[in-house]
Amino acid sequence: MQNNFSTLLMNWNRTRNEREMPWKGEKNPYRIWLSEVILQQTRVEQGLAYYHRFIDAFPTVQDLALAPDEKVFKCWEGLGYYSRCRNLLSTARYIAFENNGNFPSTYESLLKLKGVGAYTAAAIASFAFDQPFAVLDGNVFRVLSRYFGINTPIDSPEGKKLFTRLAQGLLDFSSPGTFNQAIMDFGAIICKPKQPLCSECVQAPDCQAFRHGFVNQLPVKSKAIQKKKRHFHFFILRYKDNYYIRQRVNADIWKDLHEWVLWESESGLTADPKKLKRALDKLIPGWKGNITTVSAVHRQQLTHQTIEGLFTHVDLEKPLEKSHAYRSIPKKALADLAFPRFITRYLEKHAI
DNA sequence: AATTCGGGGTA
DNA sequence: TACCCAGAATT
Repeated sequence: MQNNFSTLLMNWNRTRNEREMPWKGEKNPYRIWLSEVILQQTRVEQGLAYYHRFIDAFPTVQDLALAPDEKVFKCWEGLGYYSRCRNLLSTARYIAFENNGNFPSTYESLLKLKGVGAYTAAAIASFAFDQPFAVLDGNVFRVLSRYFGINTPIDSPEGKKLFTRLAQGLLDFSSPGTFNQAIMDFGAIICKPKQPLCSECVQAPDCQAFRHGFVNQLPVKSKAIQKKKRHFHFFILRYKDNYYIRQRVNADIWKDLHEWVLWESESGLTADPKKLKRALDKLIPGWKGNITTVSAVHRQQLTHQTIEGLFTHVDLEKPLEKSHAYRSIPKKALADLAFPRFITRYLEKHAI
């Protein structure tokens, strides 16, 4: 640690960093892994409740490995990026049943785990096992791009290599875990994306972006995200106290979660009962019943998609015949299944 | 190398 | 709205 940046960073961390989180200082690799997966692309405040929920329900990796899929997905419900949950389960079972319950303890072996990439492997390796691997997350990209005045796009392979090398070069090898924690805290508290606290920043004198007045132009991203609009018509089919649902299985949003009978239209939304009936005829030939309610239009803004949808309530006169993907389940069993936020938000405010 | 995977907070 | 968040996997 013969460089000025790291010396100042570690000193700032020791004297001025009061950020506290339940996994800070944690040495149990299972807990660290769990927290890191939950926090992938997720703000600390958002992930916090989920972390406690998981630790409560699954205190050890064995508990998680033995849990039924649905119970784990229910725990993850609402957090987003559901492949993380699938990979979490897969990795827990690998560790418990195929690796004698031993958590992998080297960067290389951690990197092989499903759902563990360069960031998470470095985080676990440094926090749990004191190994010298620098983390590279959104905070680190931002701090280093500003400090060194680098405009290489961070969402390019070149940028990733460059910043990985930089971070690794700055790492305090005598306490890599503390250094990694410190640089992320520093990015979250001081070197924020918007309105960074440059006036109280200990790195400001040597920060290229601050000295030359382009803090707000960094870091650079090359790709602009583009959003597509989707139109979902959900049919809430009820027969007595039973509802028809299915699990989403395609490579698409909300994979592994459940949903009502869905008609996705290319053209837009319609609340016209005749059109809704015709659409339902195509999805579920032979259904007999009545539309009782058509909801208002609901919207959800995702990173890459804008979802618009409405909910059509249908009372069936008889159970559906087989030959479709949906299954019938009692109302009270719905509570144990994981649904997308788009649906749970509707259920919170509307009786079915 | 480019896309896609959620959901929510913030300016 | 647009951007961002303790990224990773797939195409």
